[in-house]
Amino acid sequence: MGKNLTSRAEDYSKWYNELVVKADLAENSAVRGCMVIKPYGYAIWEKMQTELDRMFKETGHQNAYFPLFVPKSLFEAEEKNAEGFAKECAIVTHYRLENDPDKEGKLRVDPNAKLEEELIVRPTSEAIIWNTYKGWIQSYRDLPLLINQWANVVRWEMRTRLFLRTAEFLWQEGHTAHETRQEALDEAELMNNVYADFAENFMAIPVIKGVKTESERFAGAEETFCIEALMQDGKALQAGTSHFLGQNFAKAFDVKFTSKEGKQDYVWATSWGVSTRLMGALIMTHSDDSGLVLPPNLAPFQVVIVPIYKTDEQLESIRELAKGLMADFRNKGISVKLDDRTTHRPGAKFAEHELKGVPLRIAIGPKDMENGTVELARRDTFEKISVAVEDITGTVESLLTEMQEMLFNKALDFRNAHVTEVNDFEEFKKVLETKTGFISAHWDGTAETENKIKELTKATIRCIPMDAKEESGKCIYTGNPSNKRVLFAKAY
RNA sequence: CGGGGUGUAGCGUAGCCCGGUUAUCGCGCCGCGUUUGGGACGCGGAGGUCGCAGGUUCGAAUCCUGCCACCCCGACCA
Repeated sequence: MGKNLTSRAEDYSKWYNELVVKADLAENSAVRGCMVIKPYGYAIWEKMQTELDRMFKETGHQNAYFPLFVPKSLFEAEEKNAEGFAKECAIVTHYRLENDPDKEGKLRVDPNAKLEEELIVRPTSEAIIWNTYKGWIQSYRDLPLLINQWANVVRWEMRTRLFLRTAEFLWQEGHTAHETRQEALDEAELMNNVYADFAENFMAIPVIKGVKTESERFAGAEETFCIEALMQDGKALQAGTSHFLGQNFAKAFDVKFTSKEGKQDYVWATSWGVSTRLMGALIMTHSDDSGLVLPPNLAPFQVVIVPIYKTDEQLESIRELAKGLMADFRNKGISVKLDDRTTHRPGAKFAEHELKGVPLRIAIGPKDMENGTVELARRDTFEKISVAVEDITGTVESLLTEMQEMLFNKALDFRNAHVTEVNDFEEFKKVLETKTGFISAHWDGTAETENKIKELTKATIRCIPMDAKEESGKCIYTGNPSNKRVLFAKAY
């Protein structure tokens, strides 16, 4: 295990890849830019899915599923969206292989099996979904239509990064249709708030809610809401987006409804998504030199029990005690695992569970059996305490709650300490290089200035915060007037 | 796709410049024994198309050519 993970946090390859592989979360697959999510990593994703799904349903959404393939003619219907994704599409052109007459035992694409129309492997599903919605919506009585899909999508990026930008990734994408502009706008903002709530309260990742500038906006959207998080190396990560699509897709796919007044109008749309990238955010927000640190809400198991013993009899009696404790934990809704492998020594188990980020470890040895205690160790602070057996369930229950909060507060303190207000460009560059993090600065509102700053510093406008206060100032670069600060950062 | 780098056992590596026994070491793996309150130790053992294909040579992990894969930087992006 490599030492000083966080001190090398600026080095993505050595820190992130190593940690992920050793903690058994994921690995690169044989397919270029794709990722194999291993069981322990997938268990974390399942936790996230379960909670998000609950939140979506609480806000009135239903799940559905749409095809992986998008016929090219549908894909190109909404021009801006198509243009935005055109450069990163995987395309199906044939449907059959045949034996290669020139190479024994090899196959080749059957040239006679060319598709009439190419199929795009969805990079996002607006096109195929809106083409379907056309048949579902006739009247205002059919609205709003609030649907979410759990799916994989493919984006053939030139450069990939495990978790953060894989060629194929898992996500959810919500696609909704509404009667009015305002209702759709409200929906887009609502779902961005749901994401922020999820990130902060479930994943313990503090985020800044905002809207994207025009040049950072989703292709085909009129407004993009987003949540932006700050990683330990001082780089920003877009953790989720929610788009107000106006009537662009309704017009492109001719989705009209008859209003109460009997008038025909195009519906108003939103789409919103978060992906397995959130697992990257999780890792890079909380991990330390010993490996992952999982907020209790996300841990596949929150408590691991490690017996320490010399004889088989000792092991057996510890197992008996552990079984009782486990039943108590489960009654309280605490997930627990007994690591009674006889093939590994306790120290090795301690290290392994720290690497995997298990929030709490209970060690039970002969001394404990004598004294009626157990040793309780927490992953975030490494603090160890001796707890009486009869108190352990209550102690664990309150510690899990406390750790969830502490992890969030620690990340929040770090984030807040890395938001810097800057008023001149020299200082802007200096803060970017030395202190890193978000920079709150005035901007004249033009794409030209935004691009120029990006060219000069590699920093982009991450968002215009929702809570940005009115304040007259001068653009950091041009000196032109500005009425609010925006957030700049170098980003993943 | 441009620039740079790396490919040797499951993982990490030495050897390559300067060609020459049976390809080095550590971790991991298997067996036996002793161990077990922070990553155990001893002894024994298994595991290799040296990325792939050509070439030079008596002889290639090592030299040459081509290709492939991966990593980093850039453009692109959730």
